[in-house]
Amino acid sequence: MAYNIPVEATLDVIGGKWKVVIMCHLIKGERRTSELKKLMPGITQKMLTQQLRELEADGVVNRTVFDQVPPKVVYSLTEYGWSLRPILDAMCSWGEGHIALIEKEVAN
Amino acid sequence: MAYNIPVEATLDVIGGKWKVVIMCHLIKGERRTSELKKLMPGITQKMLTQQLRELEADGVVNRTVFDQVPPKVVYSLTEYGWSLRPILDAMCSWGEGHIALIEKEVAN
DNA sequence: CTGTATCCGTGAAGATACTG
DNA sequence: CAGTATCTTCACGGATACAG
Repeated sequence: MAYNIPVEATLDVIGGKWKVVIMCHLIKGERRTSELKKLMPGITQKMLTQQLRELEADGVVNRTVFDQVPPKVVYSLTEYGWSLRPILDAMCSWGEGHIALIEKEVAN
Repeated sequence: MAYNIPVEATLDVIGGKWKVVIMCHLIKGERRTSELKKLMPGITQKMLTQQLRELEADGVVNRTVFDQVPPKVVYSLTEYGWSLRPILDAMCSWGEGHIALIEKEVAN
């Protein structure tokens, strides 16, 4: 694939609808599938799995399966995934500021 | 709207399919509609206008109309839009590194 | 040159049920 | 608990034509 501008490559990796949200949660530490679901009430099982698979394929997320019953699967950022941290941090903090701004406007 | 995590607010603003690309181009300076189209061969007139309108509505992009014939419209980042720069810069440079990595893999 | 309006196909994403 | 498999829906986004 030829990109017209490098940033498109970034969007290929974290441009999915839920990918940034998932990554932001994983920054705080590894999470089980069920934990991620609770953290993202809006996502369906299908989408969660799908987005995680794609992140895995791009080498930014790790999937660890514990061979036990009931099953336990844990997701975490790979070392390469950690290189996205500056982006994720920036997006998180900008979002906080933006929300504060919106609520201020609503108050008026 | 209630966000489950602040970063969702950020995605509301720059989560559109072309928004980050547009913003990255505007970082380098104001651009006319036709210039943006050339910079983004894959985008349609409709999508370009739509995404620009939404960015405008969110206060991150400015639209300046010159009253002349033929029409001339110039887009630029607003002051608030500039606050997104850390995110955009990080995404751009990460993309560059990611592309380099991919091409290296292909070479093997 | 810039923008709007319309039509329409595709595919993303939801709901549901089922497996191990 | 975690994941897969269908089926369906609907909105995103493309193509096209037209207007100022």
